[in-house]
Amino acid sequence: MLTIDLKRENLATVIPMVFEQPTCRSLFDKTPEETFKRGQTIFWERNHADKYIYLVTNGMVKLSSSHQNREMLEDYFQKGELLNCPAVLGGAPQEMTATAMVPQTSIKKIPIPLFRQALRSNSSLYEEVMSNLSASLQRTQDRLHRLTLLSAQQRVYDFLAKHAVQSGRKVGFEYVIKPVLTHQEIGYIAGVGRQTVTTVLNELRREGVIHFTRRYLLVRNLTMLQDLARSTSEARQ
DNA sequence: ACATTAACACCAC
DNA sequence: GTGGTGTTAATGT
Repeated sequence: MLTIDLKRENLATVIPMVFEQPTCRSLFDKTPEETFKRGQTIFWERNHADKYIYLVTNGMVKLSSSHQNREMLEDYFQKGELLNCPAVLGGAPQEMTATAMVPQTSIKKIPIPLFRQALRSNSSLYEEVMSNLSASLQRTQDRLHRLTLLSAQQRVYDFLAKHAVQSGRKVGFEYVIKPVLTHQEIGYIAGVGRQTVTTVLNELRREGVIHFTRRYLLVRNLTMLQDLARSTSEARQ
């Protein structure tokens, strides 16, 4: 058993096992899991955003800010991702609300000081934080790219394509996206209206590029989706 | 032209 | 019944 592990793992991952260094998972293992319904508020900034770091253990969470009664989605997090990483590094907190985007969304939280302490003696945890921050930056850059260069329809195509590759389960040549977001949430992410998302999605379904129900979304033809996101509007009849 | 908002019917959980 | 979806008309840029 051990010999198999040694073959598969490189030295850097074996050594921490020997010294029983806590992984990110085990750090959260002892803390209770909290579950939320879609739309439920997980926290708002003035409460405990500056006190805890969160691990998304199921579903999806969005971070949003409010401006003149308008909601702006700042970022979103999926299962396995760390939320509130900037707070660990001492970044100035913003006025934001965390909300469950899909049913059965659950999180675990641990106090920031405790997390900082663990961070000091655990380099793999540090890498975990870095990769989460990097992923967050990538999502934001993708959104900026869409808003700057793409039409409303293309923004939906582009988000779907990137989301399928990033978060979908590949089955043959197709990608299963689960859990499924509401059209409203896709609209917030892609920067388009709710009705636009509905019509674009239905158009794609009619053309057989995707298929979806309220439970899952299937990308049947990723390359077509990527092409649509690139081509200037009229590549179809 | 293109896109969002409003309005309303319909459908699923 | 509520929240989400599908469709069309009005409105804005």
